[in-house]
Amino acid sequence: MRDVARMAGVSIKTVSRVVNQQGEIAAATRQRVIDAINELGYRPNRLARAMITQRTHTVGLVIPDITNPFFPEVARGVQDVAQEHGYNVFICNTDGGAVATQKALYSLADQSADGVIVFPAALRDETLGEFAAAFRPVVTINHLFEHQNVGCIMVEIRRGAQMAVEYLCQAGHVAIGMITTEHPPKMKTRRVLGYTDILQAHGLPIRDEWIVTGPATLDGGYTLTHKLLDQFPEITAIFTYNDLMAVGAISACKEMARGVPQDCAIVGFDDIQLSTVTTPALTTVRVDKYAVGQQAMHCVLHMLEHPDQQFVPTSIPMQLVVRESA
Amino acid sequence: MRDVARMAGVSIKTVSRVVNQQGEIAAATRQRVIDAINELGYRPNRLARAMITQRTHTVGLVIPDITNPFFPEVARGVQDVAQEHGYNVFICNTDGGAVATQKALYSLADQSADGVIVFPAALRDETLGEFAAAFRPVVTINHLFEHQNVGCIMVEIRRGAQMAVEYLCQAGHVAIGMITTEHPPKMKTRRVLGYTDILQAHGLPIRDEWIVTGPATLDGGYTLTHKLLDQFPEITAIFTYNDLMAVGAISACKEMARGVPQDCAIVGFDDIQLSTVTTPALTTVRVDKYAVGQQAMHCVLHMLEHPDQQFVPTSIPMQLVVRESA
DNA sequence: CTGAAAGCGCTTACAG
DNA sequence: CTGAAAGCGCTTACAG
Repeated sequence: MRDVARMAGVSIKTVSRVVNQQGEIAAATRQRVIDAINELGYRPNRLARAMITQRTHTVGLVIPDITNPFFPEVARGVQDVAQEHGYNVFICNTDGGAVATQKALYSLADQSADGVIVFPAALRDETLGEFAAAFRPVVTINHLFEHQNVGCIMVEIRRGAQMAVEYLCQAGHVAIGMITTEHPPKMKTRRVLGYTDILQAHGLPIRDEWIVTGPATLDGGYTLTHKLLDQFPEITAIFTYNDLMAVGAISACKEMARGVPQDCAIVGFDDIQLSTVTTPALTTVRVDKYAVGQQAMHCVLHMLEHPDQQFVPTSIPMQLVVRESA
Repeated sequence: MRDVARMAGVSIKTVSRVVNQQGEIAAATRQRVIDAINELGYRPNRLARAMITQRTHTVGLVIPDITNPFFPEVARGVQDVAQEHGYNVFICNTDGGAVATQKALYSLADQSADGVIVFPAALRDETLGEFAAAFRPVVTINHLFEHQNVGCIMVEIRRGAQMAVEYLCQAGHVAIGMITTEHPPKMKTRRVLGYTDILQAHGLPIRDEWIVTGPATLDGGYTLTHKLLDQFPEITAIFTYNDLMAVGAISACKEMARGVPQDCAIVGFDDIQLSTVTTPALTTVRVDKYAVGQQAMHCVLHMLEHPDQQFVPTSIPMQLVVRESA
């Protein structure tokens, strides 16, 4: 910058002014500066600028695992709107661990990220609150958290689960099992809530033994389906936590010579690409993952512009996608 | 930091020394400083530090599309080793465009990233060279580029293609088609080279009409397979550019009532998760994507530590995974 | 329309 | 073992 100023025969301040396009500048002066900039290949140092403006044009995205097909799409959503606004985005994987999440959050704050988007997963509310007290904005996805410094993007999970199970009921199923992830004892997740909502609405009994839990993976779905159907062969339909588990369930059914959907209907959750290529193709509840990412980034931007304003939680609607497995 | 110094009754310099664990410090003094740090919740500002040390502990990863199942795994590879070494990583999507790639590169340099990992895709060598002249280190994946400032991680694509086609030949196929992406006329990609290598080795004719090109997607594979088999029904095996295309090819064959693998064998490339859940499951060439990412990040780290050293290209070996489609 | 000075929050020689 | 000064590359009031 000094070199540019010298070459153009002006002060550093003037260079700064043309770079930032602020204030009035004599056309001739500006041209001289621009020429010097081009000749020297000068590019402003964003770090130095950031130190003054307190804006790094950087946001962090904290997710369990980019390798899980759910997350790349939301990542793309945030990246696309970030890029539109001149932001770069850090991505951190936590594998769902509470301490890894916490570390990632503070590491992002140390890097002076302007904002942070996080799937809080196992993170305790207390920890999240501590962080939010020192950092703003943070936006959580799928986790309601009331705080001046946090915005929330909510996927209507309970509604989605209701749609899935309702569809199964409409098709005449009365013995519907559920395969889901482990969760704290006694706590019902939104998916389980949606499931019981509908059973109740139809006057169907809720049998806790029909709800089995394990890792939300292909293998998890496979193993749990075996377990569930071995024990309760009367079950004719299964609603799963996500598509990965649903695809595992399809494999298990094939192996057990249970036709899908005739002998056992299966409905997944998320609508990832995988679900279109299985045989039968998966009936599932679509989450607009890309929109989730976009909204989250918009939320960050909004909170950055309005430091004093409370952000009202945004809801992302769900949609049932009927294919072949149910 | 000033507050910490004041509270501990020492100079700023002393605080800096305990934070960076450098130099000898009286135990009592150190303790006082540490207490002050904890009490105040002081965290060093990495930006300010970066401005001096010229190290942001930040790297950029420039890929076509995080939504393509190939890339999350390599991203995870670089992120994991990055994190181990205290680095955060920016991810930029380019959709394979040359100008988007160039923009991403310079944006990363503007952010003062310490290094950059890039799939150069459509980027012209000249552009890459210009960038590398002003920035170091850059490491390219799958693109050999001789330059003091660039390291290369090479996947043995030609070798992988040879393995795939050799397997098909061994199985007795003599009419083997190929579905691949568009590429500059007259230029043979490494996959096509591997394909022709083996045909030649077996004394089989090379028929350019049997090599069809289009987008490397599910749909692309589907459409091209229709086209290829409609025109040349004598073809009994197809080697595809990637697994996405291979899965599309399977769909097309099903629709055309061609049994896979009996009537038409199919071999893919990459070994993404998708390929395990199709019916039939895909035979493919495995690329260790995670290792690619790890190596790339190691390369960055190495080049950062040895500014004067030329990095020798690293090769990632391939492996044929035989499942059901061939 | 343009310039000189102070300062963002640190680290790096250099003294003592 | 510890301190005072300069400076990383910019921007922000404040003058003129």
